[in-house]
Amino acid sequence: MAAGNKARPYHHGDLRDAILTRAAEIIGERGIEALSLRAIARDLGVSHGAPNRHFRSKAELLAALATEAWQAARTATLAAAEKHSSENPHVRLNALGRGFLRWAMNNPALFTALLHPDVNRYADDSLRIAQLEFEQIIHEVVVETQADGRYSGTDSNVLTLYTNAVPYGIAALLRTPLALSGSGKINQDELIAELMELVVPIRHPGDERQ
Amino acid sequence: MAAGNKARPYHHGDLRDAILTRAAEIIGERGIEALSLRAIARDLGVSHGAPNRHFRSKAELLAALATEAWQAARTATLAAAEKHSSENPHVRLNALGRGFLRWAMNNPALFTALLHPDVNRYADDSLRIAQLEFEQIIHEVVVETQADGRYSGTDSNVLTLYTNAVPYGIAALLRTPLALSGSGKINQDELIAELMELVVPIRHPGDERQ
DNA sequence: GCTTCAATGTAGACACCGACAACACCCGGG
DNA sequence: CCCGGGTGTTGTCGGTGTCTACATTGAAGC
Repeated sequence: MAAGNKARPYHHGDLRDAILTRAAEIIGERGIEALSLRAIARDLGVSHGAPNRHFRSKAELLAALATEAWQAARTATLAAAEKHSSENPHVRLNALGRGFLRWAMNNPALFTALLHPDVNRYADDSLRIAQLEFEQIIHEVVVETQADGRYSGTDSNVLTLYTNAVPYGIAALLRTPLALSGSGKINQDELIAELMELVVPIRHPGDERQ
Repeated sequence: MAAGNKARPYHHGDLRDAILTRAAEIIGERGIEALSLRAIARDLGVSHGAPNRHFRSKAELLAALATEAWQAARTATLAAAEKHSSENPHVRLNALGRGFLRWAMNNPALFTALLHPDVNRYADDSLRIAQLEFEQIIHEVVVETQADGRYSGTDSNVLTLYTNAVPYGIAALLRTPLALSGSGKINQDELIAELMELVVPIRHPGDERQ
């Protein structure tokens, strides 16, 4: 190829990341079923075989995407609780939940990857680690909350599962067009706050359950 | 074809249902990505074009499967609350949640169809109706619970979303191998009961939140 | 009972896809 | 300098979804 042609250098330079990014875009635009390695390669201006150098199979791409999603979710969730780092564990637990839910609603494509029913079939070590690391940040604060006197009668693992399940389930349910059809006008942040208030009440401390 | 040969009559007789059944089996065995109309046709001993008479596209098959899943979930959930029909709405709401969660855990293939991230993209009227009818049974009991004095400060739609999200999210999370790794030994029914106790407490009425 | 017709199943074709193998290019460590 | 491994390309294979034209059937209406 002529030396001066910068249009398509032989090596892309950052193909793996570009594939992941484009994959997320396609999922957001046309759904996970519309995802195809060949279409991604076309969109990126590389040959149809190029993605195989970075992902041995489509399943591996989905797993990598889910890994990235869990990591992004963890970062966003942690960041949301940061500004409450000096407050009660309840407040922090509540903030974690709101942070995750906000992330899931604002990043539907990555959340989709996370939700894919087959993703656990394909799971490799890095995905499992990413999932585990996410669970851990919730679990830690749950334990602190219990040490502070709340929910003392419940197994901390059960409580972690519950605390995780609420934002996760809500974000998944909100993908259906008719969920919450009656209150569609509520502001997103307010809705999230109301929901998390049901899980970890912080507005009216007198309502706490022991 | 010879008159006595019952092996393969020209008309299957119940192909639509057979396809749905086989599809659910394949999802359970090898995942939703492994689902293919042609493979189903092969398994059922019909030609590769036969399924097109009943489902215009693969998406339509997935939507039909999800519709069936929501209907089955609704039936199972209602049945679980039936034996408490004369008790407090709290008790019934709790039973509904436990019923759904038990169904989801015992019918992973159908629950997978329900969870598929693209299913809402393909949704037709019957799917939307099935979803709506499911939501309604929860919403009704939520309203009764509020009339009984609990959660009176929260919008009933928000509360319905929350009540739905917990079993839904838990069932989805439990698909990952490591969720709740610490308490794997707990009996399934007891785990379900503990979790729903966190959502709608019925064991220790004194703990109720107002 | 015969005809006719819509529903259902079949067979072939086409474009697309995932995966693999053989080859081409390029950069950096020796 | 060179050369080896990483990256991208091209060609190929079987499998898949969907469309179309054709075959078979059962049943409704005369």
